[in-house]
Amino acid sequence: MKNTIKVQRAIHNMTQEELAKKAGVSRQTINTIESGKYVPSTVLALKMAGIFNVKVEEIFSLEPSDE
Amino acid sequence: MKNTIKVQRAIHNMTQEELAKKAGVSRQTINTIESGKYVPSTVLALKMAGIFNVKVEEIFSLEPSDE
DNA sequence: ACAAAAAGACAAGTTTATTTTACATTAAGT
DNA sequence: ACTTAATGTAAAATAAACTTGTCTTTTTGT
Repeated sequence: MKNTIKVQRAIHNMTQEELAKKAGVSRQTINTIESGKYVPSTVLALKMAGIFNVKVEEIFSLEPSDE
Repeated sequence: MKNTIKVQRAIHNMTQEELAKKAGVSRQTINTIESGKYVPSTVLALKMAGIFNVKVEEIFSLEPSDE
């Protein structure tokens, strides 16, 4: 899974910690998701999309290896 | 988390087993997600959205208890 | 260059998602 | 009423998400 969290954070001028607080998770969770180490739950994906005011698809997208 | 999987299946005239096969998971996984027992990963949510040709937000939505 | 803030990384532990197997219930067609 | 397909449910086992804590590295501002 690819993601555009870093870009979205830049657009909204937000640190990992700020995003983590808004999303209700730890900073490390944001960090590891952002670096592609694991895939978030749908709840967290929806929360992030809400925070950035975009659709989930604009943040997360499937890759060939996900199928 | 609420979901509209049952409705989407009805629209596309698809059984849980067919959806499961298309999404690459077990029927029970579809069943338990559909009945709200747990939340799928973002990969699975994106796959379902792709199968039904809608955005993730049209299938899954946050509830007060998710925040 | 220095200090502070932000980000990256890693390990151990807890919680939650997912699979498998198996059985019970419901719905639909004949 | 009978049969079959579809769905609901549940326990046990495994995999993956998430937390907490800590330490290192990079970035940014002065």
